[in-house]
Formats: sequence, C-alpha cells, structure tokens
Amino acid sequence: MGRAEYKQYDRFLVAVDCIIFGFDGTGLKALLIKRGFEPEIGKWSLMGGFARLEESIDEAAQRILLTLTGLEEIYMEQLHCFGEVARDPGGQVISVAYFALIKIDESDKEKLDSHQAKWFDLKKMPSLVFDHKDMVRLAKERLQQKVANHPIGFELLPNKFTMQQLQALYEAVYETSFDKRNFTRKILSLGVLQKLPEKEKTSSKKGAFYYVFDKKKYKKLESRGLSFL
Amino acid sequence: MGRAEYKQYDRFLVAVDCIIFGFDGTGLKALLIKRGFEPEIGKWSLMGGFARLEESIDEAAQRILLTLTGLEEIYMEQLHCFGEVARDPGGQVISVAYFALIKIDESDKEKLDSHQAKWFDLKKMPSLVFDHKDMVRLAKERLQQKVANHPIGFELLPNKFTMQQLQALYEAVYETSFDKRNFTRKILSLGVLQKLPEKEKTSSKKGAFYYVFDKKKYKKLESRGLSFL
DNA sequence: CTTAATAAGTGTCAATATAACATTTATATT
DNA sequence: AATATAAATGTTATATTGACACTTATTAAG
Repeated sequence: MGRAEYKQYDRFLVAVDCIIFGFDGTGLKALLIKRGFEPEIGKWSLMGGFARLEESIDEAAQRILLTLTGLEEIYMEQLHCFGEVARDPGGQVISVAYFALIKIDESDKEKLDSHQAKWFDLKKMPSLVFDHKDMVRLAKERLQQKVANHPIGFELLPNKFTMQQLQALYEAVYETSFDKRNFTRKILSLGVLQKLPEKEKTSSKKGAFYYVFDKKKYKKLESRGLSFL
Repeated sequence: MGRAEYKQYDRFLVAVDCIIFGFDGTGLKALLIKRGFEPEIGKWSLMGGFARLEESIDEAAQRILLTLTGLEEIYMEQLHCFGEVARDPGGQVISVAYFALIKIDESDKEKLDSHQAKWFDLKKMPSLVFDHKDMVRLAKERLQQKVANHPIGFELLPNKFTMQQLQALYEAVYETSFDKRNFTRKILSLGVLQKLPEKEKTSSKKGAFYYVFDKKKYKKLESRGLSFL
C-alpha cells in the first residue's frame, strides 16, 4: 500500500501536555495554567497544545514549553502516551505527555502571567482537567526513578548550589529525609561534583560551600552507571 | 472551545507497533513479520497496525498482539511514542510502541505463519523498516531496566522452570554471565520463588528442581521494592 | 572583647550486601 | 563397580549502607 491506502484509517488529534517541575528550596513544584478555553475552561490544567503535521512530537513539546516559559534547551523527556477513548470530552484526542525540569526563577514571568500560570507544591495540587492528575502522578514516579540513576536533579537547582540545597531537593523528590553525613558522603563519592572556594552566606553565619555539577567528569563515569541514592 | 473548535487542528494517523520478546533457553528473541504491504513490502518489520477511534491505544496494542499471536492477557507495557515527521514515508503517522513478553511456544503457529512471522535473536536482527530498529533498541534497554526491579522475567519462562533456565534468561537479557552460586543465593533470598518437589530430568542425570514464581508472596513484598539483580 | 547563637562540616562502627572462588552430590550410563 | 554429567552448596574478603554526635566558623548581641 502507498499513501493512498493509509486513507482508510482513522485520524486522531494529538495533544502534547507538559508536566513542568521546579524546586523552590523546600518543595517540589509543578507549573499549572488556568485553562483558557472550553471544555473545562477556568480549571487548572497542565500546559498543552496540539501537535502539527509539520513538526515532530518532540518539537511540539518544545514549542509548548517555550510558549509558556520562554525557555529552550531544557531537560525534557517523553513520559507516556495517554490514549483512553473519552479522555478529552472535546474530541477524540490522544495526548503525549512530557516532563520538563526547569529552574523556577528562569522562566519568563510575563509569559507565565499571560497564561495565568502558577506553581503548585506537588503535595497541594488542585484538581485538574481530564486525566492530567494521572499524568502528574506518573511523572512524579518517573522522576523518582530517573533521579536515582541520572544526574538530572541538577536541572532543578541553580548552577551553583550548596550541599543542603541538593539534599533538600532529593528529600523533596522522594518525600523523605536523609542523614546529612551519609548523604554528603554518598554524593561526593560519585566524583561528579566540584567544590567551589566560594560560600553561600545568607542562610548561616558560617556559610556553606557552593558546588557545581561537573558534566565532563560525569560523562567519563556514566557508562559504569552511577547511583545517586 | 468545544468540539467545533478542535476542528482547526491537524489530525494524525496513529500506528501501534509491538516489540514481542521471547526466550528459547539460549537467547532473547524478538518476533518479526514480513511486511505484507507498501511501503517497504517484503521487509522485516515489527507487528503493527493502526489505532481506531473507538478503541484506546492500549486496546489497539492488545488487538494487534492478539492478531499475530492469538494471545490475550499478556504482559505488555507502553514503550514510547515515536513522532518524527517523516518516520513513515507512507504518510504522516506517529507510532506508539509497546513491548510484550510471551512464552515462545504458546503463540498460535498458524497465525504466525499467515504473517510470515519469525523469531530473531536480538543479536542477529535483520534490517527493519522505518524506525523499528530504534524501537527494538529502546525496548531492550527498557526491558533491562524493568527486569532489574520487577518480576517480569517469569513472563518469558514456562510456569515451572529450573534455576539454570532463570539464570540463562537473566544472562540473555543483560548479555553477560553470572556466578551460579551468587545468582541462586540472590534470587532465593528475595523469597518469591517456590521450590517444587519435582525435577527436570532431560538435561542432566541428577535432575534440577523446578521452581514457580509465587505471586502472592511477591505482592506482600512488592512495596518494599525488590531487586532482581 | 567576650559570649551566645546558628548552621556547616566531619568520623566511626556495626551490619549488610556483594563478589570471588571449588568441592560434593545425585543419577544414569557403561 | 566405575565413570560421566550437571546440580547443589558454603566461606571469606571486600564494599556499601545506616545509625549515630560533636566540633568549627562566623555573626550578632551584650
């Protein structure tokens, strides 16, 4: 069969929805918008949009993230394709969900405002349209799995961060607490952090040393498979 | 916007492709078919088909697996949505890939024949249509990740299996070899296998005890998170 | 300048998990 | 009775994990 033969098959609208994670120092956050059109106008929703024939689905996801946040070259990963029949009452729509990790203060405030976007703590999420709650739950699980073996937590932190910020992030992701000494030992033993001579002085009198993630060192060790927990 | 508003957006053909894994005692295998229609007719391909508006994508995947193998209630998991623009020269088609684990001898031989289906060792795969090679590669990676923490390897073995069969399976999945004593100790320590009084006698004079996977025991321990490696 | 307050930084020990390694056992065949 | 075959099993050294508390650097207050 050629192009002609495919004509007989059904065609779907393909939406892309983005679970955008951020970290504010205390809790893991997701960026939600107030849905601006029917159905379910006015309810909280993930940022999404429809894919276009002339772009790949990955490109659609990037476009949608850019539209909301003004950000490009962001860590983003496909999560899952949601394809229940009546998941969107507005039409026969399948949705490919992506999750992104951004630094919360780097997004474009005006763009966020124009979409009535707001950060919500994952533990205090409002009710969401359609199956977006399932998407967020799955994204959180995937994030937990991924963070355990890949150095993506750093995407949520400033380039320079203290050991306590890093620990707070991991504690937020796993909703648990770690022993400070064991955590520091474990993370430093991986050999992918570089300690800066500089200190963060606002949160204590003594000051805490900054660290940066060293991508080159990581690339060398990556094949051996590091465990970040 | 209501149903009318969605009209303005592009619609896609949605294919579903299945990476069907099997294990024959030595190597990890994938089930391929000879593609029976254009484009790329006559080339090796994953089993696939187009999703229909009246079914979910998961249901489409099950339907396609059933069509080829005659099997239902099979372990199957969504892998990834492949959405490059020109991935299928026959039309604008996105594909949602699934991977399934089946017992190689339980599939319907006639159905397999009617699709000119054949099992290929993952290490000796022929060239495949479109992006199916990427799909297989990703499926293999996902299988490796998944098998490490979930008891899905048993889906590829007979209900009763010997410790050596199980070890051979893990060795095939990870393309490595394990020490027999350490492997046995590790697996048994999980406490999810039940040893039968019965022995498999064809491959040795002494005979090897059969084991079965005990789903009930696993369910009790699942929340603690078992490591199968 | 001394003291107090605050968060940062650090080490040990016990328990557990892993990795490396060879011999004995059960059975069928000759 | 001897032999051949694959199955079954245990020990030790090393590495990793988890539990646990005191010292240090600095600023602010008196």
